[in-house]
Amino acid sequence: MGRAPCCDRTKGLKKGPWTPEEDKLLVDYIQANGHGSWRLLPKLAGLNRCGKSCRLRWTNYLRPDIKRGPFSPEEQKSIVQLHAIVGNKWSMIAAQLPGRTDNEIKNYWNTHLKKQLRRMGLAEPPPGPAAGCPAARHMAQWETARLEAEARLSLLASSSSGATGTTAATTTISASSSSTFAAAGEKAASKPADIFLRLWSSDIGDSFRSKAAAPAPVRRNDVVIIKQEAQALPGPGDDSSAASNETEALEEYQMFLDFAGEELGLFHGRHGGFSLFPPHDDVLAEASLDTAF
DNA sequence: AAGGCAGTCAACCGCTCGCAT
DNA sequence: GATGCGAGCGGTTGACTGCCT
Repeated sequence: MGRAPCCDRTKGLKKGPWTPEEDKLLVDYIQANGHGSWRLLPKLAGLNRCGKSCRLRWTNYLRPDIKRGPFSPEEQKSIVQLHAIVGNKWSMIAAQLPGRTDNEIKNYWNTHLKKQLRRMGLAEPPPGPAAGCPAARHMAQWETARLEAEARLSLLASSSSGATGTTAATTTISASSSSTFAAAGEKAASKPADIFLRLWSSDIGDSFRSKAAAPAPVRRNDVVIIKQEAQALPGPGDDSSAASNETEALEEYQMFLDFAGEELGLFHGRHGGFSLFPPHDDVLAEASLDTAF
């Protein structure tokens, strides 16, 4: 569908950094009248900016409830966990972190957390030789590693709620010990509040793990597009069995996502409004991110 | 002191979604 | 169903800053 640009560039609207005077105009207007229509706001507030720019400035910087300063270990952990579940849905993640904006979280992820995960060996591996469908396979491995890491963090939190010594718990879990981990998951699954362990220890999670070696889809917003794109990916020799495996993996992956959405109550509404964390969230906070990183 | 470089983050751009007509 | 519009989202850019040589 065709769409006119939101800002009429012929009017010479100002771009670039905001001045304190502009900030004041915007804050004063919104505090007095609310933002109403962002398109009309600049004119009403006496600003030579486009509405989009005003909205961004307000939501990312001027809003009174914005929390400034460095991310706490709890916030870092929440971001990592949420990202493992929803991917680059920054607004969804931001909704779970009061006072933080999607832009801030996105920047923080790209500049800090990505590096930390890379150091942990959980970053997306570099593109390998063109054997099979490397992109999809790497993504599958990456997803598996991520899910395991997230579930491990949850296990850590669970064990810390029953006993102290969280760092010891971390070090006793082998990074590659899926069976040990699965067993621990089963045990912890009796605590329905732990979403990651429930996911991991479910039939769907088990099935997903078993498919990890097979190609998996690239995570995107639209499932239909995922399937179409992945099926169009050239496999090794592009034979029909490879295509069949891909389709199967796609369906498996979709089941996993559906399970998260339907059975565990995630992804409600357009951008969430879900809560990943149980009431004993303070327990999670005790498990410093440093123990995992 | 000055230039190069990398890291950080505010802001912009282009796209999609949801709703109204 | 097609179209238009406003709002919001995620990716990217570019200015700024600090460190290093």
